[in-house]
Amino acid sequence: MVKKQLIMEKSLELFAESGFEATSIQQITERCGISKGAFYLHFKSKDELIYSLIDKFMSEFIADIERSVSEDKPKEELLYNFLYTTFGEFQQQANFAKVFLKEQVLSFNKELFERFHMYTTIINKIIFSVVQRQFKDVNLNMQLDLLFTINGLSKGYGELFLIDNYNVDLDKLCKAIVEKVTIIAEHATIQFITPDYFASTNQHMNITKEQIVDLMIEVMGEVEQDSIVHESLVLLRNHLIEPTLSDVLIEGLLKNIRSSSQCKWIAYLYQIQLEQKK
Amino acid sequence: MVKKQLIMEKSLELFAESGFEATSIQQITERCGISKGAFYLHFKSKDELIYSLIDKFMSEFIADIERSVSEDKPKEELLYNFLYTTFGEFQQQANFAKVFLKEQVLSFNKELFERFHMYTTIINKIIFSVVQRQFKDVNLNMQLDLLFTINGLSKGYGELFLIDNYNVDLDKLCKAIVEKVTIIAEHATIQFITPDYFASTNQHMNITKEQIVDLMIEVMGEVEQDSIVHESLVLLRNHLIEPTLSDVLIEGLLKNIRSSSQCKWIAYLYQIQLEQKK
DNA sequence: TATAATAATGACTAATTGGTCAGTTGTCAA
DNA sequence: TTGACAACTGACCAATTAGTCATTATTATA
Repeated sequence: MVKKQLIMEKSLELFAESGFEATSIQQITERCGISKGAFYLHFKSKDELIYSLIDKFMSEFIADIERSVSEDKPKEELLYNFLYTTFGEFQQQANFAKVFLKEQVLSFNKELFERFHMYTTIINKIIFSVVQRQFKDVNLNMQLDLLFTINGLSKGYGELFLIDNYNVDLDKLCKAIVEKVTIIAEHATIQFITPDYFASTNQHMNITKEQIVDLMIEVMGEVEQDSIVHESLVLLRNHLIEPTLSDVLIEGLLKNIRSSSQCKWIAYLYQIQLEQKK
Repeated sequence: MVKKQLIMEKSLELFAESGFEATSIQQITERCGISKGAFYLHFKSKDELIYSLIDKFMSEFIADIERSVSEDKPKEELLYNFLYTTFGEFQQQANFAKVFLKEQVLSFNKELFERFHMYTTIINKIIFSVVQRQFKDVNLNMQLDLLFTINGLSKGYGELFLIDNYNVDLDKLCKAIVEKVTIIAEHATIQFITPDYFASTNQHMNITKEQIVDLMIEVMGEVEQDSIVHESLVLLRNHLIEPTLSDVLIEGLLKNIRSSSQCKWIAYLYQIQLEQKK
């Protein structure tokens, strides 16, 4: 399994240097010092490699920021914590950050696009929960504007990290952004974003039950037999084909599989599917 | 010449759909209903096509925003004008905007990257001149932070334009951003950006005199003989090989060639070259 | 040491790429 | 009608791509 790690590391380097599409499997195997065949022992395709990379890094990243803004943290430090963790990760995983930034803006591969969409949706939800707690006196629509403001400022200042060797004082950067957001929360009056925006972002997911079942069967082959994750997948699959279980049971099963990074994606699609059914 | 137009339009469509690298010349010629050979009558290579597209759209775009924030405009409307023109163009040239956003973030092709770098530098200079005029009481370092704030908010809210069919009230959007920037200009105290950042952004240009001369000779072949642009190019080229003219004369000649969209890029490189010499 | 199982190889395929160029077509003026 | 010139064509080329698979090397077990 150590070779799989090697492939992921080296390919990430190459993707950061020249982009995903422009990097060939030849190049990856050469840099790893392995043969082409060995690559396909670990990944079914080039696409699967990038999905693995994204899932691995993003689920770690999300776990980190979730921890940094958890319920027990002081309310007035939430935004600072979020930013500090985000930029810290950004700095540490510079290669992944580059790939993410590049491919995320507009990913033309549909599956890739939807994966990115999921992760940004999750992150947006986290930011919004931060806003709701730290700026709870602000009204809903302005909270949505704060979400956009935070996203925007992060992107604007985030560019500094793309300059090699430019040393950023993380603490000061985060304080500068927190100050700006706080000032806007206190003084701004024009609310631009309305909740229907969020309704519109989730609509362009059009995935069939069959596609999800296929995905589940695929992952079931990779997951340890008789584990909680595996059994949960079986039950969820059966429920999708022939609904038998109550909402609360499904909720628990989804929590079960979300503990595996390979399944986060499935859990997300599954939930959307259920919501559409209603 | 009408066929060249056709190629540029259709290829832009395709680039917006699938990205520059993923679009083949086959696809372009098919959509245009022309042969492969015909393509190469108008463009020396695939790269030259994208350079043309970028130069065409960006020089028009920059001319537009320069007009919208010119000296004669009321100081308190400058930022609004800039945003309104920017987003308006964004909406109108949705295809180009998509390509620009996608390729701009991190362009792995060196020449492409430097071209984008030039245009974003020019735009940053325009934004900064807006800030200096509209927020002239703010101190220099905070003005730099305002530049980052404007860029960030534009990026954050700009995402709304990437959702198809999402109708944006341009006027309200611009007012919402102007209000936020104004509030920050009045209340913010933490200054993060320092002028040395801008010094560092211009350093990673490493272009030789010979490369610039080659570029100039190339463009001289495409430009009308005996025109002001052509003669200016000749004089500038001679000066680069064997300096004879005074700074002020060079300044004027550069202004001459900047009137041609094909030469903006050359003028930019030329100026950097001269600055490095000193 | 012999056997079975697993890991790894790299020549191979079929498809696609950007780019070329000998040849065809269309359009003028003479 | 002729001939000159430009516009245009598409078969062709060498290089590269993702992915396959018969073969070989390595390791573990008996």
